[in-house]
Amino acid sequence: MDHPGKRVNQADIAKAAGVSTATVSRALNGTGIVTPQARQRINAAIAELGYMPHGAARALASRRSHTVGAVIPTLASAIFAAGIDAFERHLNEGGLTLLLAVSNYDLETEALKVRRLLERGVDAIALVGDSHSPEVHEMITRAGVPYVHTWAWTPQSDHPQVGFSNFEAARTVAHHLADLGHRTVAMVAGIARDNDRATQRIAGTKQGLIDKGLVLHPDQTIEAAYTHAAAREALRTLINVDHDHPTAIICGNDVLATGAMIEAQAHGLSVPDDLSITGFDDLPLAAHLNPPLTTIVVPAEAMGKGAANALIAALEQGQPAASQELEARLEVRHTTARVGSQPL
Amino acid sequence: MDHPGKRVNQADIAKAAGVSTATVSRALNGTGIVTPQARQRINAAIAELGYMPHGAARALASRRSHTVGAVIPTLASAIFAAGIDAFERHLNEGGLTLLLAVSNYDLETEALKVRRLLERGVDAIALVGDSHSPEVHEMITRAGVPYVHTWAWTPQSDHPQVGFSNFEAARTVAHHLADLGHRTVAMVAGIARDNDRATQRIAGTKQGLIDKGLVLHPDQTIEAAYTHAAAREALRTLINVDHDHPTAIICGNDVLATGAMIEAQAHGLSVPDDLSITGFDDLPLAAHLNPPLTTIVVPAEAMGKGAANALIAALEQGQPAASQELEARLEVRHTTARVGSQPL
DNA sequence: TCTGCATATGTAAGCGCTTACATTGGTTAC
DNA sequence: GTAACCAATGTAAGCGCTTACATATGCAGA
Repeated sequence: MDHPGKRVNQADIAKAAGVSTATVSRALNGTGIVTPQARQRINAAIAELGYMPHGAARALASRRSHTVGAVIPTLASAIFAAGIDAFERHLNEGGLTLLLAVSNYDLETEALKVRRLLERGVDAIALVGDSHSPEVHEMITRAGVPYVHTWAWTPQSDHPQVGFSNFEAARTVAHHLADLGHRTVAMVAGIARDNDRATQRIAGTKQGLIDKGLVLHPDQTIEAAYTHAAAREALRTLINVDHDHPTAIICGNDVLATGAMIEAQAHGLSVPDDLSITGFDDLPLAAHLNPPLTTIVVPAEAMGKGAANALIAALEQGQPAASQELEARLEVRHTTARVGSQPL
Repeated sequence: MDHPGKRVNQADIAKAAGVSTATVSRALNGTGIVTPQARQRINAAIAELGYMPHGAARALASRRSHTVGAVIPTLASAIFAAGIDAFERHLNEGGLTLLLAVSNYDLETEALKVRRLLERGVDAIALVGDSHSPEVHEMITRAGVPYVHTWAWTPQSDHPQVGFSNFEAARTVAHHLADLGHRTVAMVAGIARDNDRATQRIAGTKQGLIDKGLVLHPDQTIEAAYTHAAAREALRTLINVDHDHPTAIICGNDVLATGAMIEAQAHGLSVPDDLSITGFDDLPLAAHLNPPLTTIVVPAEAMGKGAANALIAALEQGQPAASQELEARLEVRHTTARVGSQPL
């Protein structure tokens, strides 16, 4: 069992079990028929010798690596992490292993990562968002692997997608605030550059306000990095202007909303009496903030699961992945209220 | 460029460039000498035909997959995510791709994931913590790949490790509280089963109190799942007892500490005047809580980087990974104070 | 008894690379 | 002019599997 030299391979098992490698392969893969006796001797040999199939050889011979790649902007976001967590779990159920790459919100890096994943031989690929370097789809197409976009739903997109409409969700938030009587609404958005989700959330907010006869002023729209500190600074900027104070702040995500709340409270502003604040994502903490945060509940789990299943099905049927639209819904908690009597 | 049939391979490039596949291989890998002219024709052919090396074939022939596996308990923890993020980044600098697997804090699942990673042919493996199924090291040893333990530092361990001592860090916290005059200290710990980090944090807390002539009562030690809700419930239990109220709560991580703070404040308890609370991890939010959380700053980034570099070096030198002890330090902020006059 | 077919297994040709070894041609040293 | 050598490249043998195809065996039907 501990013969130093070379690793044990299928041929060793075949010899030990008194069969050919073809039979071992068939027993291992459940392809073709193998008698119980042979199967049993093979399993015994495997256990005895501690055999472990060689994935690369298997991939080379079968043109299937049983590996799926995903490129996400960052792992530092709990919400992407949750989606990937679910994705990995469901991939596993289909016997697939996750190859993970991070793009840092950079499209060129993303393209590079996609290339690497493809070179590693992934059978399928999941991407975040709808906008990518043209090179990306070129490579994916050439490799002929199924893929899917997640975290976005673009009606006119001609790519397979499993996600929700950031635009519509943001629009819902704007409607909610307008319906509460807010007339001056500001936004602390995520960085929009190279990020269609952030972009869509801004666009949706704008449209939602327009729907109600309101407008999002450019100088009341601040893009902030994904940190509490950046959000706090943004809020400071917003309330330090000495005219036309917003009575509500729409934040591009929950981290920004949390930062905004902290800063507001540090300024003695009461949320929601003096200022309504909304988030986007529904992080675990959101419901526990004081007061609990009104936010968009994003189907991270469902997206991970949906993307995994779409890819698995695509692989089995040899077709492109099927699209699936998921719902993001507004969860009204207590950081939003009817516009108060006392202005800022 | 778009001939439908088969994918383009090295032979196609060789033919197009008028050289042999050996030369193409050498040009691609920088092994052996190739004239600039040949190299140039090869690159042209690659661009022209859109050639992409076949990772599995490369791995099979060279016995190197340029892939590294990591098994972590969960992705739902921002702190693991941060560590993995850094790990992936540094792996990339060494030309390696991350294969990620999640164990859900279950040692059997972990062993299964390790097996899969090994079958996929990873060149090295990173594990979280010091306690694993015996099968794990057996498989890793048989496969002959370097590995490293992270997130822990066990002096007597005979495994390569890149991490910090959870025991000592927790002990520091206990000392801090004892030095502030606290005499009854409770703990809201993480689930200790199959989790040596949580276990060590409990043990370290106990020892730290003993050092100061104090004791952590079993019925004042509650293990809670990694959620705000569980922490809140634990705190409720702790303060609903009607004798011997703790004046300080040591939490096993920042999520638990955040939950405890929220619950304490919901009960009208002032932190830190009525109750001191400490965390562990230093999540991004910790410094922004109100009041800012006293916690242990964990070297997540450094661990990711250290583990990646240890593995890369091990691979280059054909030796086991080198161990590296990192520092976790106590960051005293404002949730801890000298024990107040007014008891609970 | 012989044919035909289903079942179980073996044979061997790749899959697309890397790399030890062989080969070629051009220098350099004598 | 020839030997010795170095640089650049080619040849071909695998790497450990999968799988099309060939083969062998057993049994039902004629």
